[in-house]
Amino acid sequence: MEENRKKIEDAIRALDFRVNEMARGLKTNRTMTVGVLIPSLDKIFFTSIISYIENVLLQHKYSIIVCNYRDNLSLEKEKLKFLLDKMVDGIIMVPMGRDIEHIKLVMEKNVPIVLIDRVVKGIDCDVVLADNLNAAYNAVEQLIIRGHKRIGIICGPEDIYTTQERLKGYLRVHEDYALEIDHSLIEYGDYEIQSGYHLILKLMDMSNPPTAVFVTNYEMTLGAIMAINERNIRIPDQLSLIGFDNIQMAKIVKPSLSIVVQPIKQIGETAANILLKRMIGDNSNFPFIHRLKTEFLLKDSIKSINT
Amino acid sequence: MEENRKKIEDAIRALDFRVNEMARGLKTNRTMTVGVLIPSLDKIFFTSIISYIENVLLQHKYSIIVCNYRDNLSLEKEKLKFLLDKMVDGIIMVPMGRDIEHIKLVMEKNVPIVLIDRVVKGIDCDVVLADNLNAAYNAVEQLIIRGHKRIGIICGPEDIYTTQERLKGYLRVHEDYALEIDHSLIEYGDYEIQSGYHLILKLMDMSNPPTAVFVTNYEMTLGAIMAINERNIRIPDQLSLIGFDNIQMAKIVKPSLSIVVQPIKQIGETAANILLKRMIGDNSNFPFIHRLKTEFLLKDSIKSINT
DNA sequence: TTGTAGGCGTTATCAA
DNA sequence: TTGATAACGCCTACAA
Repeated sequence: MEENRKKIEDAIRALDFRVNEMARGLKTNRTMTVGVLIPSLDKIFFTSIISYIENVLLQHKYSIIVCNYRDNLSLEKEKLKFLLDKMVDGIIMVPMGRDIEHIKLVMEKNVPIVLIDRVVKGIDCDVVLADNLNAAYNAVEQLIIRGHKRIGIICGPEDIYTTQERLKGYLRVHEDYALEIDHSLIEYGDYEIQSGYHLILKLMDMSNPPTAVFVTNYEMTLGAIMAINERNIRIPDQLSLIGFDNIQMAKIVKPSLSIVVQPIKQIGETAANILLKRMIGDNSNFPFIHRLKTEFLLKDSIKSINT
Repeated sequence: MEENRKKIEDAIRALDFRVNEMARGLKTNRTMTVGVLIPSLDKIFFTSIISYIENVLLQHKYSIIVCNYRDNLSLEKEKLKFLLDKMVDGIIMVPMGRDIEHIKLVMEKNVPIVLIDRVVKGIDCDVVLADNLNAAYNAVEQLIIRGHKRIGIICGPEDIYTTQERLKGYLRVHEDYALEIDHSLIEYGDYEIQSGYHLILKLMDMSNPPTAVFVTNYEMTLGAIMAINERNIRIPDQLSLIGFDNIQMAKIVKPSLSIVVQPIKQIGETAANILLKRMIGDNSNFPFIHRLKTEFLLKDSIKSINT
């Protein structure tokens, strides 16, 4: 008996037999495929998340179809439709946030979907993101505690959820400490290197420049550091700086950079696990917003001001 | 007649009818899916290429399954096998290069495969890559022409194809100009930020440091610049520098950085187009190595030395 | 030209 | 428990 089973298994291996996923799918209506849709394939924050998603889903025999929409709303719609055409069993996406009809369509078709990084109003849907508001709150609070009163912030695009949340944190902590807000210290960029470069200089060129600046994503932090080095702006004597997202970079820069670290691994894995759960029909706690805690790394780029 | 046709088409649209890819695939033995396998999802060079691959293939109704192997040989094999299990119609991959058995297996199964960025010995296979050798040759030549004699190079890992090619270019141009090679000027890193940071400092800390350094990928260039800025090494007075790959960065840095630019868009699109060709059974010119020309951007980071 | 039946490889159902 | 059979949706070949 046992011997036979072994023989059969050997034969299966020898013949390199494997199930035909398509025939199976035709019968079961499952493709064992998950669509992943992100704004851009050259933002390391998104692609890193994908690597963790891939890691989890692969273990469950799911493959991921990756699409990006180049920060373009109509492309976002198009690619989402493409994924539906491909009959993916589920979708993980970072929505642009401007429109929701295409996302609603997915939900109407009962294709499980998990949103990442951004909450979208008007949709009841699982979401996984970092607690951007408190991340910003805590970061800026560290500056306030050390006596800073004129704190600049370099935000992302005004209509993106993460921008709004991070700015809210900035505003709220000012309110809680009864600090007046100078709106000329609030700059909106586009989450690209250039923005960080130009906006930090714009802030420093003010007649009354900030004593500290909080930069709210990785690419802009990179740009800001480049500008700071070129101008020989001394960190932290002349300017205290808080960056975002990349631990490696924070370690390399001197003085070491204080940064907000998003739980990238956890975001990816959580999103994948929720989706797996939904795909097997477990709809407990739906919809659930996983607001994951960020970490703040306090390093040498912040100076205490004597008041 | 015409009216009927229109009515039918309207009905199709209204009912939101679409072909079942799985049923079709079961019959045609095609999944309309392409596997893309890269070393790492957090190297922007690879992910950018993917975005162009995606762009081309999507237009032909192909979706891409993205996998990464985290610079790990056994993971590379595992994921390649996974893609075969998924019955992808074709594969585009950046091979590690240490082993070829798994790639041979793909070819034996007659699944079209296109390699990117790295040539692998012992395999007859379409390859798309940048002309790394001449890229390095031309870059270093610009330094030599301007009187530099002690030129450092920061390479990638010793066993990676691109490392070897770029180093060959460095060595060959030295030979052609009858310049002696000081092997202490040749450093091997790992294509990560830290390498660039540490190795540029190691070079500059030599008793007889180079007057120019060529850094051979984006991440290491980033690290090198950070180190240079921290140390206040003056570019180009104290050191001439040539970086790699990222035009944005080159523009932002002051003085503007001379760089080697790989034709990322072309690499991705070419690979996708060759694969499309192979997948429809067109095996003309097989195997073909597309060695695409790089561009050299001459900027302010290079100084002429009077001799 | 138009229409219809059979089969792709799997799973699910039902009968033995 | 086991084994035969229909059905999934599309494509293709062949018949009308």
